[in-house]
Amino acid sequence: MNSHGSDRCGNSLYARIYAQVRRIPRGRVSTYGRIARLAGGCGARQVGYAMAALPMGSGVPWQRVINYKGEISPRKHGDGAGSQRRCLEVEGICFTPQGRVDLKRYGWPAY
DNA sequence: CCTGTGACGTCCC
DNA sequence: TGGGACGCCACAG
Repeated sequence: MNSHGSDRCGNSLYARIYAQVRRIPRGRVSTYGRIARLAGGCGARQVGYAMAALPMGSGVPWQRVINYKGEISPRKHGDGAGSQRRCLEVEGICFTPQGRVDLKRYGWPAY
């Protein structure tokens, strides 16, 4: 459709990533790579970049997206890792003493 | 137009 | 078993 190829399938890659993030049910978490794959196999970094570009109040549960280690990736600018962990705990997600989440238990989709 | 960077992931040692 | 290095794709300047 689009000769330019600026977007994939007519939708912005970001919109597709956000759509996948919205699909994450409350009390569950997903990884960047997982979302990237579901979004079309793009690089996991693009998911992180999309999250970074995600404006607050967008309605996207970005906090449910963590890295494959089950740990909240340290961001370059601004704080939020602490807030992110806090929000996940509010949703009913338990963190390990190491500050990690058990993807085997909270990972979505289920392994 | 080209370069740098980034909320990551996987391979190799 | 853990740590280090490379690769990935997209966006901004």
